[in-house]
Amino acid sequence: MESYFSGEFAHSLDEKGRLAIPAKFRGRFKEGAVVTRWLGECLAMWPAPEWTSLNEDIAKRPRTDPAATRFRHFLLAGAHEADPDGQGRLTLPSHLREYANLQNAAVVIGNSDHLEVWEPGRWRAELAKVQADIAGDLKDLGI
Amino acid sequence: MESYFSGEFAHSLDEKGRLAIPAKFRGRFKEGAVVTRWLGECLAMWPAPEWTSLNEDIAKRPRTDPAATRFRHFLLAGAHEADPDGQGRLTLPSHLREYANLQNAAVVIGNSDHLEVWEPGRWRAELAKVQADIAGDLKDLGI
DNA sequence: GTGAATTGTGGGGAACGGTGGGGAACCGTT
DNA sequence: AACGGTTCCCCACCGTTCCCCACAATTCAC
Repeated sequence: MESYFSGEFAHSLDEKGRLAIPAKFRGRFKEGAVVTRWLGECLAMWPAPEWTSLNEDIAKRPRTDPAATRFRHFLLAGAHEADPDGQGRLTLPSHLREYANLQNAAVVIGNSDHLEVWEPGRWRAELAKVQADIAGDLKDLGI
Repeated sequence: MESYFSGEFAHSLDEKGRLAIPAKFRGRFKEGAVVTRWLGECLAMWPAPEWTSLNEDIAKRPRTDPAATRFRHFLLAGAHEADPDGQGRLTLPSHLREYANLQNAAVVIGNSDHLEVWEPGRWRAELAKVQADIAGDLKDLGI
């Protein structure tokens, strides 16, 4: 099994709001999946254990720390925890579908430790933006 | 059972002022729930035991400590303790409904150790504000 | 090239959760 | 003591969600 996520997968959202996890990654979501809002108006999806460790740092912060509050309102309040069904699908709640502007189709991409779910149009726009900057970025990254 | 609260739930307030606790969290309010004012003109809700421990810290402060006095006036004076009914609902007193501007609908969100209750319009506004700052926050938090 | 297994998609039925409402009990007032 | 109002508790309905089964298309193996 792979230790990181990569690749791009075009999936449909059926009328019940269900999204299929790419088959090659299903084994890593056996213990549950957590979907939430993410930067760029897309959704991010972690295997449950990794989501938990991501949260431990935040839970230690004071209740009223403004930055931690924003984090909790954006990520924690958006978080939806679910076990995939027998077909490796999970239902996206309506507030997340609205945030990411998802209708009937979605693009699932692998991004190191998590998957991202994009509305196809936004994904194309993101790719175009990235393409414009990539040459300079790679240089900065030393690649 | 989960050890922290997360997620977003759209619920209605009926004409009797009753609010349903999300089903997956009801087990944690068996011993009672405490609702009170909270930052951002929303309401916060703790399981009774955790509310008690929260108060013990404050009780240690000098009676005349100005910050502690403000805390007591804001949180303690607003606090309403109640047991959920058989359907997992509790009645919000009118002074809290007015503070949070709640009419017929509410958004309940999980925020680590407590739930928050928002008027839907205010919640959307809060989310929009948060979204503007979240990229910088995540960078600062090292995520 | 052919067959078998896997993957993506759709749909049906049952269980659960959210909501509304009715009735009994409790309170204060008359 | 009787009355009115409020609160609390329980029952019932309905919509949604979850879970399972089935089909179709693609991929993989032989």
